[in-house]
Amino acid sequence: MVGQKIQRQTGVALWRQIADRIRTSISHGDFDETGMVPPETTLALQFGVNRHTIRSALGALAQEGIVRAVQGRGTLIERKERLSFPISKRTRFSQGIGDQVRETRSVLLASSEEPANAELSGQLKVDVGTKLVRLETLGQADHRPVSRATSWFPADRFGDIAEIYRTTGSITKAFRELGVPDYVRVVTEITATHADESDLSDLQLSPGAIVLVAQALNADLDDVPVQYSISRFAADRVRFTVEN
Amino acid sequence: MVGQKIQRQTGVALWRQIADRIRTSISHGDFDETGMVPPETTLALQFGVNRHTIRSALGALAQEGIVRAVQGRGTLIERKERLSFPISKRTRFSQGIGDQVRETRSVLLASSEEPANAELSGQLKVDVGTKLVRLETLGQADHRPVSRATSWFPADRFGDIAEIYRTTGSITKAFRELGVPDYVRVVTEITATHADESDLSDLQLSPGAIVLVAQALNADLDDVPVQYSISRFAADRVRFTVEN
DNA sequence: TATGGTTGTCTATATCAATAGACATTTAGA
DNA sequence: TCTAAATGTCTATTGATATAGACAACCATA
Repeated sequence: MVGQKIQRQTGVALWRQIADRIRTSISHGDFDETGMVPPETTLALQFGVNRHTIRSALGALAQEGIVRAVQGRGTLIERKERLSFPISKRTRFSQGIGDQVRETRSVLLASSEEPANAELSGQLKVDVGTKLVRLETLGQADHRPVSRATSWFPADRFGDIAEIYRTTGSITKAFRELGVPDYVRVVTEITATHADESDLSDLQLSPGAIVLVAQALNADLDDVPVQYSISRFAADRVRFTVEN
Repeated sequence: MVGQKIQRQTGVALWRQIADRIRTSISHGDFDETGMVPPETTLALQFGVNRHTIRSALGALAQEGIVRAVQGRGTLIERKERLSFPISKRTRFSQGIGDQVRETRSVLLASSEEPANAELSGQLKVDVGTKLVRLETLGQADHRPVSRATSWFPADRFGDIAEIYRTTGSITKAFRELGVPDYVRVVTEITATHADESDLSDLQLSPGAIVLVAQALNADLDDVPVQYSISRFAADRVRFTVEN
């Protein structure tokens, strides 16, 4: 936490920069010994800002449920979480983080049919206009939203995937029922951007937050593409891990 | 670009959010037909803000050299770039993006010796206090900074790596001279955060920008760790690609 | 129970961010 | 050469951001 100064006149308010930094420190375990954030006056000195600015930052973190201020005692850390999300040939949502949380869940938000546009046809190796099934899903870990994904599947093979997914909550199981016993991750593209409006509501993020965006292509064991998906993760809740 | 609304009272100024969005649209090729950004009045209408706010956003992008406003004509797009950065067993800076740009270069910013702390000793599998060489490097593509990395190497094997790297500009060549003919990427951890002060200067970023952070461990062919590094990439200039 | 350390609240002031409107300047094209 | 469309510049006003200082309320503990 020490060493990095904060930026003024950047379009990003000081209290937000400081809130982000403290959140990172918490998830990094910097305050584990005491279980609480340093006093406001100390933080104000460290960051070189007024105590009121620190209070704005801590207020935002309290709003997120990460800290809780107790008058006379200090500001207690309520929650610190950053899930490690492995990316490999066998990347699946639940398996990867299963040992890090008590319960993982996947929820179907919406589904529809639509024709493949240029990008989707290129990814899934189908003709432009081919019917695709689109699923909007939400990944949860211990009842907290972690990822929000849009997936496309060729409709000829997976026309019923929405219904099966709705009942099982698992892409893997849905694939199995539809004649795909196993599948592998072909490629994952990772970028980062600021959270948009739907990120804020779906992932319960605070405005200005960062999302990691993963575009992934899955194929069956014959190397035929079966799923193309764009997933958005709360950057302060997950880290991607690539093992070779 | 359509559809996503911007957020008010978030600690992130509207002009900055809009600048980020326009930058993304540009790198996505949304305005390739005209080669210029839509008129300020149009953008103001689309984003639902005052024209002056749009001007602040475009001013920031002009400062970055991404657009150039010409009175009477419009705002021209000067530059759009987003490199694809593959992550695999054989991840190297220059090879991966070599076919996307004319010239890649790696520059040594600083080097020092320091003892291993708890984290470094765990990663490199050496005792706490073991002497390490630390390199601060800057990766460039076509003379534009792309990544900024801090790397640690065990000093007993790689005590002279700074000098060799300074002359060759290549970690791979430095390893080879020091008796490591080949090395592989063991694991990469990817997170995202806001740019800090040194990111701004080293990567020539505008304040509030997002950086992708990759923590990587390389090992020699005997699986002995040889390099641990933390690299920071301008999120709007690169995307990571994981191929399985 | 007295004290030091902590969070909570209040007032005041200066600067940044955003809106609103008007008008000048430049360019391209009819 | 006139006109429409675009950027450039200016003034004025409002709300958010940040600083400064003072004091109240609360907690743990000596």
